[in-house]
Amino acid sequence: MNTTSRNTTSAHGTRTPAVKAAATRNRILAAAARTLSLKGYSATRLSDIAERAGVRPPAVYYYFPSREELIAEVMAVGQLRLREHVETALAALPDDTPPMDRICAAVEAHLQVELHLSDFATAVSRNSGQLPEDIRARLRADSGAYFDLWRDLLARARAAGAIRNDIDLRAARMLVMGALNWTPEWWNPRQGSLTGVIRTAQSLVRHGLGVP
Amino acid sequence: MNTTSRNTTSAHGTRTPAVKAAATRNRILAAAARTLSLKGYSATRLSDIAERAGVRPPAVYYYFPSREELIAEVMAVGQLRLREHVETALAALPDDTPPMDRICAAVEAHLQVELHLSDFATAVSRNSGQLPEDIRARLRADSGAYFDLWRDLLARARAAGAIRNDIDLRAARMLVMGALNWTPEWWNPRQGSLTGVIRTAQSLVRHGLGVP
DNA sequence: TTTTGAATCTAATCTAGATTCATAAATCGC
DNA sequence: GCGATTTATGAATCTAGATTAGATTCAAAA
Repeated sequence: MNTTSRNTTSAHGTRTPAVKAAATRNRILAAAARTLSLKGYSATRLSDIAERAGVRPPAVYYYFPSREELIAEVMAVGQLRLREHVETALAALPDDTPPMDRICAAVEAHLQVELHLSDFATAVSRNSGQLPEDIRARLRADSGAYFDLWRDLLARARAAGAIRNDIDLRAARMLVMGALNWTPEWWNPRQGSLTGVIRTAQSLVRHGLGVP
Repeated sequence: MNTTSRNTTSAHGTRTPAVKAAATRNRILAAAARTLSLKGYSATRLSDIAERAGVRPPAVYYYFPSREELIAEVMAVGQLRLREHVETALAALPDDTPPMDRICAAVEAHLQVELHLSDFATAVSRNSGQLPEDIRARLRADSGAYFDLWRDLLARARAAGAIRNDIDLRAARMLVMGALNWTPEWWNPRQGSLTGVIRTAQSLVRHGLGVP
């Protein structure tokens, strides 16, 4: 359940260094995120995760009830981070920002988390289609919220007359998210800068959806 | 190796109906393609495939040396069909078709195979990122050819001045292919027609890349 | 010092699936 | 119809990996 609560304080309220020890849990979680983002769900062994975290496989069970649970948590964190990062970026914009600019800001934020900031987010977009129904169901609420965010972004733009009429909003939204979600499959910092990709993506979306 | 060659001819060159029997092989292959396209690599059990093909798991081994080999063949077929379908569509266009129209034709053809015509193609785009390095290596030649096709399409359009200068060709190509490849994750015949998706995708690409 | 509980390990267990194999059923050439 | 060959099966076997059990380390508290 709660991410960081073992006995953080003794009976008298003095701090117990057990706080520090729980860093291991985070190492394991991060190792899982990275492994998932690199190898994908099917190829991710518990032993790979353990090794990357510098620990033996059974130690994982001290912190997580099962491999499945661990992976589910990675996904939940990733989905949340992605949404929060994009929401934060949008919230930082002036109130009178034109709707199409807001969309472009979301494109940028999405690509930044995905490609640069968070293995968790990458793990989500690379694996969400491969997860057992079980885990997928638990993600549904969170991923739904993210979809809603984009739906809203497009709906406002359309309402403001900033999106052409030949564009079907649902299809457009999914096509754009597809383009973004696919990036981890091909993008590599060594060939082409992140900002280059972001610029092209923004231009593609702006002109692809917008009125001439 | 060769897809359909058991004893198709007897010693004297007379046709042996064993040809017909090898339909089982195709059923198994098709069952594998469909299962892969629906459940993804990690969740695809040999027993699922066998069941869908109406056969017991060991029977698969009569036609394929291993599960891995079977899956590799599905992928190879899928990659090939995808490319051939798109190539055929392009070849059918008049020689003087403007480059951007050619790109739109490719978009349409790609989506048609992917979403409507072939489980094999769907299997490829849904799973290519999850495959063991082993199989992936064998696909490389074929998928490379498909990428080349698109690279060429975009290069010609740029040469003809039909693509804006702020567009990075490699990034654009991958973003577009991402949008297309992601469609099997969300598209469903029951919500929205295929032609609707195709139209939106074409418009997105045409205006997204093209000069105003 | 002794005690305790958290954190981790090694070694063993358990299980889902893939694969093998010896044989049954179907089919074929005659 | 009848052996030979092709096709498919049920009943093992084998193995990778997840999971459990129990022992061990170690830091801090008593």
